Amino acid sequence: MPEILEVESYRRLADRVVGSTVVRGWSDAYSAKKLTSPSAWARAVKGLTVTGTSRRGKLLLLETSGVTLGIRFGMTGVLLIDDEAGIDGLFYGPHLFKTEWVRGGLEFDDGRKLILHDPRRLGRFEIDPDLSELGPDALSLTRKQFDQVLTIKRGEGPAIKARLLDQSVVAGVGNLLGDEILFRAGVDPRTPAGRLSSEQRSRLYKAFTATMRSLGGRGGSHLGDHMEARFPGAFCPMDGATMLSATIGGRTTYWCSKHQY
DNA sequence: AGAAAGCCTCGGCCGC
DNA sequence: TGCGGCCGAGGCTTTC
Repeated sequence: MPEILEVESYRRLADRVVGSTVVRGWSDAYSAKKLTSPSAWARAVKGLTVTGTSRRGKLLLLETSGVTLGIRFGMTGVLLIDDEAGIDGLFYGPHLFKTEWVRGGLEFDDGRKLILHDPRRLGRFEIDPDLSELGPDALSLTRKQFDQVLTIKRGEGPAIKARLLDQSVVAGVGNLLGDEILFRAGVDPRTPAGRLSSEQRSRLYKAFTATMRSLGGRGGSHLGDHMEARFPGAFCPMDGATMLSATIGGRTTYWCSKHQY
């Protein structure tokens, strides 16, 4: 579920533990997969005081008196603090909380608890995550940075949808946001990134920033204009034309046969 | 039964 | 022909 907008809401929630000191941290083997062991997480976090929060794309960062802590949410991860969710409802997977889906967390000296709730186990804890592998953050992407996203070194480049999903090029766009941006821009997701006309590039950048703003305001990546048409045989909510679908960039993609070209 | 909103690895292909 | 980088496919994991 979490794309950049959801992780940003988790970050704001995590602001509540700024100033608190970790008395205990724990993690199961899956959530600690990027570390040497679950106990490495417990050892690393003990005694750290949280000094601030930040985020790069879908990666949440807790700045501390020592190492930087990173949390990834996979597809079904949710951040909870004292049992309060960062965003209302769990829209993908089970819409409920189960104790056995709590994969790890931090307990603080003031009694607060920060928890990773993740049914599908694709979320991860990290220590001093490597930010050099992530592109610029999608929420604050400038036009100049966006033009870099579309710059292809060789050949005509991958499909624009695949390019938008490439976290090393721009960090934060997930499958739903990618489809929404292309839907609003009226661009066929299969178009090679290097083939876009300058007019298409402008439309894409406008749609990119507008999508971030409006879906952020609505409350999540799953509230896009095209969402109601994300199923086989659907019709475009804008013009009534047939929606098409295919796997692009490894993800199921839906687009309008008429206004996206 | 199959697909799912993320990420990682592997192998093939392309261009130099 | 050889090499490295790029890109797509598939796996992970569990759930509905």
